[in-house]
Amino acid sequence: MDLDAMFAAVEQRDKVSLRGKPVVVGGLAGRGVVATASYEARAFGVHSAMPMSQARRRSPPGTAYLVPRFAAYKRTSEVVMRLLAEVSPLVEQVSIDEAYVDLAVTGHDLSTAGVTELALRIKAEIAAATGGVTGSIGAASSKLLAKIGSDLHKPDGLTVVPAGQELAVLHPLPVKRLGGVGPATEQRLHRSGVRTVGDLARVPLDDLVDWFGTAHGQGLYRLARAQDDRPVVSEREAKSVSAEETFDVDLTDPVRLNRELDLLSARVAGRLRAGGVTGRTVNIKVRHHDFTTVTRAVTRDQPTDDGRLVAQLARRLLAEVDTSGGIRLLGVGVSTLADFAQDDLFSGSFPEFGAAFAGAAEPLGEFPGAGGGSSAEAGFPPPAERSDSAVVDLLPVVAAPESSDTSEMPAKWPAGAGRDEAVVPVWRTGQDVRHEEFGAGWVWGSGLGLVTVRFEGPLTGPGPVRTFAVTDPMLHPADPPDWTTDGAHDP
DNA sequence: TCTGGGGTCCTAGGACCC
DNA sequence: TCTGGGGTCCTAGGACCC
Repeated sequence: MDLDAMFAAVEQRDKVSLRGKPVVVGGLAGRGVVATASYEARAFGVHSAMPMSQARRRSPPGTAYLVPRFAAYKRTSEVVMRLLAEVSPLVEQVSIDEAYVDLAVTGHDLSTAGVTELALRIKAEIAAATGGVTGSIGAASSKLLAKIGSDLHKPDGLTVVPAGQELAVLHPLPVKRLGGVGPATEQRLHRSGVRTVGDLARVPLDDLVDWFGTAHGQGLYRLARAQDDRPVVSEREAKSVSAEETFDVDLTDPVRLNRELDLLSARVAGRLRAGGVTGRTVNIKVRHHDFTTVTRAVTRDQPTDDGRLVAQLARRLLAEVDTSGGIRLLGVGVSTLADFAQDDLFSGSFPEFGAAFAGAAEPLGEFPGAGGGSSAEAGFPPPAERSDSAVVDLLPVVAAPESSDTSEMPAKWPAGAGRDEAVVPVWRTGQDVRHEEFGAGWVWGSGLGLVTVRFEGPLTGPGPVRTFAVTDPMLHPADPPDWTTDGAHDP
């Protein structure tokens, strides 16, 4: 089941004056693209993924250009998915507007006539329940044919492929109707004179594997023969979480880029926590002015959902990329997800730190702007009076208090005198640190475990760390430093 | 002002391990 | 012509989907 031009259909449902008119939903800013065009707009050649500027040139006067209202689409989607769930316990939602329904696990009459009757009933129920948003249905013996069937008579279509008729339906179609055949595959096939699925079915397996590699080659070989036993799977766990943004104008200012990274990191971390997952790999994506795109990744030993740590790693990754020519898109992602939210492993006894982190390794990287911190106050300045822009830069958004990061940063004390940084163990993330000898400092790494602290003044040399007070002024703005930890730590 | 945003899967090469 | 054969993990890039 696939809802027809869903975003546009919901808009037309909700606003009577849009009915019968071309409606284009998508990004309206300079670099926006079309998400969905109503069928009236499609008549003018407007389609999904087209640059909005081009859509505007093609569309007639009176066309409505709308920004997506995802909440409304989600509500409509939920109504439809609930209907489908009544048809079968096995429903695979592919996207907000599309789902596979496994009828084989139900008691429904699976004859062609029975399935046709059922599908017509479902279509009527969808239209009634959504206030006129229609869905197209394909019914067949496999996902491949069901999907193709749902496309065949859009909009408001129904295609039932009787058992045994699969190849008859499939072979006349152009190859790009097969799922997994995009522009690149289509071009390569055309180069060898393969235009229809029937043509494809005559290509030897060896050739397909040569052209497309093992997985894709074998996949095409099977699909061309309607061999598809992919099961309908109801719940799939996410493998990654990411956020990205295309800027209206290319960005070059490193401070601005870092700030965007922080915001994206916070967004991703928030969604990790909302989903109850943590991840070990932080990815960034950088699209240059010329649309070339690079990615960089680091994988840590311990998973995190702490936006500040994600941001810190993302900043380090970005520092490896030449951004001087202008950046049009920045993205941050977290992958290698662990489905358990790892909690405060270190809330036990402090001396464990000594054993766990005794070995020295690489220090934390620099980040631009960290050197600017200066507060002449000797005491522990109330957060409201703090004006350390470097810290604000790094931590623009407060990560959730239930941070579950257990960063395994190396314990490292500066070897020589005169440095103002130390990597120290703390129990809880926080932004302010006070050392009884060295005075106030700032945590500018983040995460539980070991963080980097930049002190107001130079440290006098290696020595035992005895007392740290760590507080999080963003969480408890009015509180004084509220807890202390004692422990010998002498890396 | 040509090319969004959120994902999945695959490949290839290198490091590393036994 | 000194240097095998598995396997896993990681990174980077690309194709594809909605």
